[in-house]
Amino acid sequence: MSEIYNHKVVEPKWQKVWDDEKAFAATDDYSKPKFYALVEFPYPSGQGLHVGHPRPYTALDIVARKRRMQGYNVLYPMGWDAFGLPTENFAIKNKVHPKIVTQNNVARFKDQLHSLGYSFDWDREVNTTDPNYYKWTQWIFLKLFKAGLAYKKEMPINWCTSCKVGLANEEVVNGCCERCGSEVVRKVKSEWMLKITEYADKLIDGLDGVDYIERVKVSQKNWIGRSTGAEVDFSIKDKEDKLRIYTTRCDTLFGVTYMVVSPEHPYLDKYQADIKNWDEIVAYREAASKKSDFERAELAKDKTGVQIDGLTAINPVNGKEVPIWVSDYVLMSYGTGAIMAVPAHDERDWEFAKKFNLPIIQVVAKDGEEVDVNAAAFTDVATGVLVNSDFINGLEVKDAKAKMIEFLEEKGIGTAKTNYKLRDWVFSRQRYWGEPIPIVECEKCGFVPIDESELPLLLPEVDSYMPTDNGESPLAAMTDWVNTTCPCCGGPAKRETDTMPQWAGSSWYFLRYCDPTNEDALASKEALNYWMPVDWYNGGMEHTTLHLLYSRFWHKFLYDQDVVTCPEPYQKRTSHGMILGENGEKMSKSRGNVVNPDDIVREYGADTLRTYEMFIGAFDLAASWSEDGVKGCRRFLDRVWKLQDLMTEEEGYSKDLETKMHQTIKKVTNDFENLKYNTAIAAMMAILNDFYKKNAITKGELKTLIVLLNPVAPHITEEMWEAIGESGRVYEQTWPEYDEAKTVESTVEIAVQINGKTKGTLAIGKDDPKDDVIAKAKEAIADKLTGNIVKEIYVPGRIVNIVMK
RNA sequence: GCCGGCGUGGCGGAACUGGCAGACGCGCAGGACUUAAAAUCCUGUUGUGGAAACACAGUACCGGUUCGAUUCCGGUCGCCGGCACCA
Repeated sequence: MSEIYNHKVVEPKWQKVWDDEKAFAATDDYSKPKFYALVEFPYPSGQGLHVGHPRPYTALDIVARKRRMQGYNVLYPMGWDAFGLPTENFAIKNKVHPKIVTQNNVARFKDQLHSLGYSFDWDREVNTTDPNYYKWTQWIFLKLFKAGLAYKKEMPINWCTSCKVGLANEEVVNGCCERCGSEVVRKVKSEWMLKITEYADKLIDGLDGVDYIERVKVSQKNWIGRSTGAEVDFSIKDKEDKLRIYTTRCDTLFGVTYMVVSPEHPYLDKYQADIKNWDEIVAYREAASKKSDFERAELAKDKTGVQIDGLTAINPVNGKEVPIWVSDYVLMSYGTGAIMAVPAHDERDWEFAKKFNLPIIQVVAKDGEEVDVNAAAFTDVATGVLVNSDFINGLEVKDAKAKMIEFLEEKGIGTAKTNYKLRDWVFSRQRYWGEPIPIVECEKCGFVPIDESELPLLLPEVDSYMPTDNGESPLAAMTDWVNTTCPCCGGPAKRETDTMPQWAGSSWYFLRYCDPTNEDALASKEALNYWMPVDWYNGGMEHTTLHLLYSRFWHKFLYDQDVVTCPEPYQKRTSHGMILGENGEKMSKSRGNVVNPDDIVREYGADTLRTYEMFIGAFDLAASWSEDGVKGCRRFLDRVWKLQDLMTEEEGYSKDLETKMHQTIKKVTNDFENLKYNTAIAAMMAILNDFYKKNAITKGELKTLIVLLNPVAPHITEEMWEAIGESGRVYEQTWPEYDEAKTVESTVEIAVQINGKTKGTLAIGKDDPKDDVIAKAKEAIADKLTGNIVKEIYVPGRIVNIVMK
């Protein structure tokens, strides 16, 4: 009899063996087929690992381990995304340097990950706060700067009142700071910006060539928000200037009944003298400026606005005079900050027109028949046909747009134009714990990049890294560091004191793993050429519009700079669901439903935790934790362990289970590649039950089962391999092959139905001819064949259906 | 409002390309072992009726296509996630 399985001894034993044998190191043998599996590297927070972390890590660990056994040179690395606010805040509160806090947190995370038996190649560990790493983050920034993609701009930013830091639009959620939940206000500051908008088209079009789950592609496209339309110039009565607007519906130009400009539109100030109700305009503008973007959106239902008394626009297609209004439903930050309003065919314009009693003119009819545009705006493009529109009458919307653009361009009053919702990336943070921006400002030369030879530009040691109330970075107080000389003219200059956002270091880390110690480049061309792109990248949905978009942008830029050799960084992207508490709610301290993975490892073992996290449910959906479920997985592993006692010395598969063995190998092999870990494990549980029913398992069967289960439960399977007297390690074995022909039973039991309802079953040979099968089927249910047979259907190996009247 | 995703036993969840709905696990019930409990093992477990064979109903709801629908189509309701005046 085998001993009871003791994970407390077995798991550390094998973890040490794997370390000593460098079992999972990727080799630099570039002749082998490669497989690069990547999980998002964690932010090493003070709380330590959460049970949510092991879900994606285990999933790709399974794939990585399996691919190694299939002969691939596998790169499965891990590192630390360690710059960031929580560490800095903790450091301030506890008066410890963030560097020390980071070291401690990383050590804890690493221990925890180690205890879970992941096959990470620890020789390639990276840390974004390591100067040898951020040297290259800074280097990429210099490249961006030199390419004109980094620029400084005075702009209203999202300012978190608690973190005292500027945030990118992507980091503001419902008007609050994504991280701390405090109120976000607008504040004008001079900030470094990255021109991600220049890559908007490439970022959309690149999605066609990669294998991302659909919802990721859709979110990225929505976030970039490409829309095609036209810019049209409206004359202003008695003025030289034209009022330029952006529209996606230039086909409706004949339906314009008024114009709207944003409260921030420059023409307001410019034509102050002509505006008779200036006081009213000023009052409206002030009220609008007090609203945050969030409030503007919240108040969307109730439109407000003021007509400009003194300025009138002229519709360029029919010469009609139309009034101009000011309203905050038009945003200065999109398009031209001015619109033409067609209330008959736009819901927002319609609401506004209703509120202020403005005329509504129908120019598009449903399939040519007029609809009541006084009751609701008609916006359906698919069925719309133009009316009341002169030379485009009778055309479908699509054709009318084309013809109108042609007309506008010919007359020089408008052009086709594409717009994006995507804004440039606010890259400055007024914080200490981030990469210094390697730029100096010289009074004579302006912004000057420091020389590459001076990288890394080290973060200076400071006594106080408290955020300042005036919005300046803590580095600004370090005059020794700030005052420097201009690399260009040698005159006095000041260093940039803002640091980079946390997204910087994570925008290229997958490149560094390819060649993590290279001192001359972020990674060698050969290494990048071999390993990139990442074959499979898994991460959270919450990173779809932030990290994923930013890193694709950097990668595309590096591709254009000839640093990397593939246009997209990730060939395949999948996403895991969240692990919820037992009560089905998100795990949080305040809800008291947090599960600590250390406790599970201690009580049930790492293999149990790994198995449970994979068995818990469909990988991409949220799942609730269940301690009983954990116990069930431990029970399964205990039963696997005790198979040793049923083992015979026979090397092959037993006759009666041969088909099932081949089916199981096939299912597990395919399911591991298709995110269906739960059903792969279920298949192994099922065949385990068969061995118990027989009370026997051949050595050949047990060896196959051990190898199949190894990626999920690596420790117990290594121990069993040794216990049954096999030499070598499981991780060195070849992945089992299945024979397709042997996955099919020679005899099958099929259902016999009458009118689609099952009345009985029938055992047949899989190749039996149709007539025989139907004859047998009729015999089997003879007593129920009481009507006239209309039709007889046989789907080979599946079903017989007798249709009766 | 718009865009995604989802709705199956007491629970987590299976079901290939339209072919025996409920695999696998949990829980529960009964039994074995035990002085007893835990652990372990065995049996049962969608509902209703029946001792059973079996019959009928059943995949959110209504309808359609089909010999046959959890799966495809149209509509309704509900839940989750994202975006939200982007002209």
